[in-house]
This record gives sequence, C-alpha cells and structure tokens, in this order.
Amino acid sequence: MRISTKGRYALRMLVDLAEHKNDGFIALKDIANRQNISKKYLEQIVTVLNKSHILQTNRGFQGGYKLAVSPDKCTVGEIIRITEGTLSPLACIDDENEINCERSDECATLFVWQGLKDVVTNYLDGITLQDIVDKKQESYANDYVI
Amino acid sequence: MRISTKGRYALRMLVDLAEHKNDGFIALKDIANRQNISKKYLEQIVTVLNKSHILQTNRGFQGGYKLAVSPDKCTVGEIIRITEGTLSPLACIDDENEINCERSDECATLFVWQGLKDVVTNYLDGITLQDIVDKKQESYANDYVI
DNA sequence: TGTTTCCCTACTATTATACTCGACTTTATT
DNA sequence: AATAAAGTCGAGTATAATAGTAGGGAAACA
Repeated sequence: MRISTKGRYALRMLVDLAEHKNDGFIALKDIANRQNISKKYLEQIVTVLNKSHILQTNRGFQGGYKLAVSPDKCTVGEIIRITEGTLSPLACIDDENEINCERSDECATLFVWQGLKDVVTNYLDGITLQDIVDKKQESYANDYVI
Repeated sequence: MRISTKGRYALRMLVDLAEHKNDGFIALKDIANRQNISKKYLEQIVTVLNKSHILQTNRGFQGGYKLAVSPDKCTVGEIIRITEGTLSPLACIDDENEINCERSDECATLFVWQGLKDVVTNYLDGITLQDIVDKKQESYANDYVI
C-alpha cells in the first residue's frame, strides 16, 4: 500500500510553492533543483495538477507556477486525490463510497476497507500545505535553539 | 495506494477459517469455492501465511488448515503486514519507524507520511478476525428482521 | 496402493512505476 | 526582430509489481 512518487513529488512541489508564495512565478527548474527531482518528470506531474485549479501558470521568459489557492485551503488529501486518482485502498470502493463489486453483499471484509479509506481520507484532508510549511519553520527554530 | 489481492484474499481466507474454527481442518478447496478465489493462487498466499504462526496445517486425506490463534487475538494489521510486507505507505519509513532516506532531514513532508502510517496501523491493528465474524453475524440478523 | 490433500518451483501476461527524450509554443527582454 | 528562457505535448522505455496459471512432488490416511 504505497503512495507513489507522483503524489509525493506533487506534494513537495506544492509545499515549495507555498513557501515561495510571495515570490511571483516560480520556474520548474528551480523547484526541481531545490527538491532534487528530475525536471522532466516534474513536468508530467504538473500536467496532472494543471487539470485541477490549484495552479496558476505563466509561460515564456520569467514564467513559472504559483499557487492559485491559499496554502491553508489546500489539503494533502486533495493533492493525492488529484495525482493518484483516488484515496481508496481498493478498486471495489471509490472516493464517493460507491461500491462496484458483485460480491459486496456477501463480502464480510468490505467494511474494513471502507473504514480504512475513511481513516486515510480524514487524516490527509486534515493537513494543509500551510501546516507543512509551519511545521518546517518550527523545526528550523528548534535546530537554532539547540 | 492499494491493498493488493494477496492481502485481501488472505484476510478473506482467515475470516473463513475463523467462521469454521470448530470444524477441524478446512481444505483449501472449500475456502477457494466459498470465497470464489483461484485455489492455485490461494496456495501461494497460504505459503506466505505459513511463514508466520497463525495457521495449523494437516496434509493428506481430510487435511487442511485451521487457525492456530484465537480469532480475537489476530488483527487485520498483522495479516496485512505478513502478506504485503509492511503497512508503510513509503519505502523511506518502515514498520519500525526507521528512516532510510538521505533527504529525511530536509524533508518537510516526512511527518505527513509517518502520521499516515500510524493512522493506518492503528486502525488495522484495532480490528480482529472475530470483529469481522461478529459484524457478519449481525448483518445476517438484520436481514432476518427485515 | 490409491486418493486426497498440502507443498514447491517455474512461468507468463498485464499493468503500473519512474523515468528519459525530442520537438514545439509562448513570451519577456535586448 | 531575435533570442533565450520558460512551459507544453507526445512518445518511448526499463524495471518491478500484480495476478494469476501450470505441473509435479510429498505426506497422510484408508
């Protein structure tokens, strides 16, 4: 049960944008360098993100990306749903809790997986980009004290 | 982020064994029929389960499997850890919370995934085979009332 | 001895993952 | 107007995981 690089890189990219939200448009090149992610691969991930409306884009010289939403309004759950397609641990339940399996009536274990999906969804929808940025600042502060 | 058939089938097999815990050894053939799972595929899954100590086996005529532990002592988390290898959503954290990634110090998102792992672990470790059997009985009772 | 069962190894088709590569378009600056 | 720096788009590819199938061997019991 893994979160793929797609979702993880997307999150890191968006956290990076959240940190630089007052610096205008940020070039993918810079994010790729800072985050140590292949720029070409990030391009593909950004394509997926662009299908939602969390990013603003400028092309050409001095172009780049910036968040179109406030970091405290954008949850990790949202980002993972966009990039991974779903938060559901099984194909037989989707994000709308609709069940598509003929065995569902007799399936004794279905409620286990529905519950898992709910637990994961609640957790990831409870964390915003801002939370991550704040936590990072906090940990820098701790380092300084030590 | 999916749970594979391996883990799901293993769980269904063990719930089946929990339901028949007083019927002696249960042949894989019967479980495969009841659960609508390829017997040959189940054989492979049982091989994995056999490496832990939750099953008792008898070969030959009238042979089969039975639970070696009480259904209320065996959690879903345990079963998924055995079959999927880990409950961690990332390779950079394992089940013992050890971190194996050079970027971990600067990784702003690590705590998100650690938290996810904890949430998933707590949830799945909180459900036993007996819970699933009970829930099933309960839903049959409801059907009868209607 | 024969049948039933588990046990073990190998093979395979399909899909997902994690990228790379090349060509094209847009646009601010000179 | 030219150029260089961006994003955009489509294709290709190597590796691994998934979800099985297939076949024979060994143990147990009647």
